[in-house]
Amino acid sequence: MKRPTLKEVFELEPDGRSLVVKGWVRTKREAKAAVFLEINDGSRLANLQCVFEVPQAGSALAAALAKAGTGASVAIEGSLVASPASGQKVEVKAVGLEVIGEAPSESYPLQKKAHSLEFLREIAHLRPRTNTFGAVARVRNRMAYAIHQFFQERGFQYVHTPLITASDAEGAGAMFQVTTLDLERLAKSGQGVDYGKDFFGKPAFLTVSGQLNVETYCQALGRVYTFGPTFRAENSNTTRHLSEFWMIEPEVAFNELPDNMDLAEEFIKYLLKTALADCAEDLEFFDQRIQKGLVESLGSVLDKPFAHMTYTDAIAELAKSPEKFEFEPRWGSDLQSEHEKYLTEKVVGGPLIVTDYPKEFKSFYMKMNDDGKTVRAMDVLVPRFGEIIGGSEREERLDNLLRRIEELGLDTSTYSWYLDLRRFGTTPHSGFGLGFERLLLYVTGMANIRDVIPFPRAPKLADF
RNA sequence: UCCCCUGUAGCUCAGCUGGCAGAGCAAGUGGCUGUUAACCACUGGGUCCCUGGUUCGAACCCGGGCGGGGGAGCCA
Repeated sequence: MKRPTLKEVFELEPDGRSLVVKGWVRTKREAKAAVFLEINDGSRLANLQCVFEVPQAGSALAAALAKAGTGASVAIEGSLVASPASGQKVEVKAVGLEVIGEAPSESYPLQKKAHSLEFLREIAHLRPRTNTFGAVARVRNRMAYAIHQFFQERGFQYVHTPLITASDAEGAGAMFQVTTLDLERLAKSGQGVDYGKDFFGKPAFLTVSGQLNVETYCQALGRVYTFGPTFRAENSNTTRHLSEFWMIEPEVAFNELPDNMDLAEEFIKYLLKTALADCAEDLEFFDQRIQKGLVESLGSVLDKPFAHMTYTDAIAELAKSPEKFEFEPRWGSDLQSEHEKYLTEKVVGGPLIVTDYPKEFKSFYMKMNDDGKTVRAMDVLVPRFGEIIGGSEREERLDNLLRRIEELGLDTSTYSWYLDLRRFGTTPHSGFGLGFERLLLYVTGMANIRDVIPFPRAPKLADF
């Protein structure tokens, strides 16, 4: 493509070359000697300043400049020169302006001023035009790419697990049902539901995790990962939950829990390092406007190894702390958010991996320890945020897995194919899940998960 | 699902004990200036979320509803 993005323009020599740039007007300032138009095309955070000599009244240029208000899309013709004023290295000495699409100031919702994130959430179709959401989108893109890079560089195969599943017992949480049955007619008829007539011939749902499916490819390809959308119908209304979110789930054959912990640590560090190196401008913006100290906080994670602690030790650590917790830490109760934050922020002052939780509040597929009470689970906790990764070594012994399924009153027949993985050539194997949007919250310092996904879905929220 | 806070101009908010609807920013106009979160002056701009009630009188008090935010649980 001939026309450079603004990001590319900023890297050119200001040698007076002529060019055409296109983008959206962010701000216009009119002075006696010149009119300054700053445009942005989303390729990076910085705006490009285009300087027009004050045109003759009544000229075509004067008319175009009058229409080029905040939000208008424009094409600008001129030459790239070094800027005589401080604030930018280069600028466009503009001679031509075409207003492609106006954005009338009386009706265009975005103004030349700061807007609250709450307000911008209500105009999700326009918010990517702001500095904050542009930066979030660029970081999101870079992290998605980095995830593939990390795994591909290490010999992992990308596996596409299904979004629709006929098993309603994947372990975690409420599911969205998928049906082609006419619900209104069914309701009026007063009849029961005959799932034999439904599309799949039985109840079907949107997946809550690709893990069980990806384990099958793990037991063939060795190192695999998924990266796709996941759905949870939980009625949870917090800054950390979405009904539709993206999840990364690596799974590695022959890996035991310590290998899994190492992989998670290496993964997180790789992503943070990439963000700091390749999204420096955007992260600096977040540091200044969203979360003071962000860049330093992310950088500090790279320096030292993640701390490790068993659940039992974590409880002991909490019990001896002078901190007053709302929920008293007690062996047998799950760690609360306040506990997790205390451990990672106050006790270790950095990322912390807690392992070996009581089986009662972990999934059926996690490997039982010899004590018969705890399982080979791990949660990665980070400062400012809490749990960012949950994973485990899986139970690879058929007898143990069957026993757990029965203990929990689950239906063995539903898991026949999953159990086959233990019947034929079973291996120790481990994996974890990383919520992509949670990673983005951590990396950007944004506070609400609804602001790091383009179109958030949550209870009573499916606009746009 | 539970707890708390909140709904007033385009945006962010103030509005006392119930007594004529306010500010800053944005916008428009003029001025000034190689400006850059530009600056100065003036101007326009309101279903005080909806609904029912109390009252001579409600943005304000009470009931109901709807929306937004934060926290908890659940979890990634």
